[in-house]
Amino acid sequence: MSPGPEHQPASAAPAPPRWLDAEEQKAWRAWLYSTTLLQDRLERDLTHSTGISNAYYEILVQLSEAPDRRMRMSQLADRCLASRSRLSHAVSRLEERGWVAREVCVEDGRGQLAVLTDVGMAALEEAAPVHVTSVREHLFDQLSPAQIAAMRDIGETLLRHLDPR
Amino acid sequence: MSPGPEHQPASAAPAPPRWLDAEEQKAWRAWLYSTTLLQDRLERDLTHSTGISNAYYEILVQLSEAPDRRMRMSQLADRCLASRSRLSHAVSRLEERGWVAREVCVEDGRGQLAVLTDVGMAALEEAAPVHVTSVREHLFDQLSPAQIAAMRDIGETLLRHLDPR
DNA sequence: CTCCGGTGGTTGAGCGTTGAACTGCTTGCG
DNA sequence: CGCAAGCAGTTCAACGCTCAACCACCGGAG
Repeated sequence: MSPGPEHQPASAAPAPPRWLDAEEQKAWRAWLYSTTLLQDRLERDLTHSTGISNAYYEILVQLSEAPDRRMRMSQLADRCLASRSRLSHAVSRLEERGWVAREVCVEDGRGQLAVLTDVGMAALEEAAPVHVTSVREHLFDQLSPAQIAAMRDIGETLLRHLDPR
Repeated sequence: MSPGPEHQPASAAPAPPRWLDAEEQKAWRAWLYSTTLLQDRLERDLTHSTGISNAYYEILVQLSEAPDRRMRMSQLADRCLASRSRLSHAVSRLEERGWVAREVCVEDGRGQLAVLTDVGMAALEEAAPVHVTSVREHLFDQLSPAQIAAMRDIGETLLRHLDPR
């Protein structure tokens, strides 16, 4: 919150924000609408043809890539960009489906491990082609190689700010 | 989410999808994580300091820009990228806060108009600086002019595919 | 005028998320 | 050893979203 080079009136009213100009508005709207519509579309495609939401899918993917197909709850939450509460609920529901199981953690009595079951792995393998097809159709197939490179660059730039690991 | 090569099912399925290669995976992850984190961050910033979610904010903005501060429910839903059901629920809640009112539509007895009240307008005016500051800080201030232009270009390209008006 | 398919909008149930409170375990410090 | 502080994870209540009925009204065909 250090003051900028220009002197602002150090007065009662807070400094007026820098509003978006017309060009910035258009960029902002394009980003907002396109990301929202794309997320919605991917979610719909996957859920309607497999019954697996993107949130569940992400959990299954992370577990499938983990050693022994198991991971600590909080690490799993971090990788899925989910809160602990949210992950705990989601794992409970996946447990009811028989796709994930819980194990107590040996090194730390407080910890729990989420384990991907064989049934869960099978469900993931059924969903994966649907997911990748959808991502290709609605994202990669729409963009030129230069646009894809720019998308990655922008994403990584924003990540350095939002998630400085 | 990231269907890695390790998930390829052994050729039993009809048409094997074109899996993402390593570069595409990175672009995909960067896009997915950055959009998710940015949306979360903007939502948090706005909700925590004003008590208005992005969904509500969007409704208020659209109404404030409409002639006479009123709009048909379905048009409002379209502009907010919301389902009719979702918008109906949201307007009900905004009505309880006294920020929006419903009016019957004269030209079409089936229709309803959502109207932004003075109290709602005041709430919007209080929230707007918070919102724009957050968007600047986490998006525009992080990107170069070239990146902003690319972001807009990508967004508009995707929109032509996802929402061919 | 009446019927009828289509449209605008609402409602209710079920599911998922959020944030805060809570339990149990571990770690460090005297 | 004993205790406080803090971490891992769960639970609860409130809220929001989705999907599928559902009601009311419009507009055209006979």
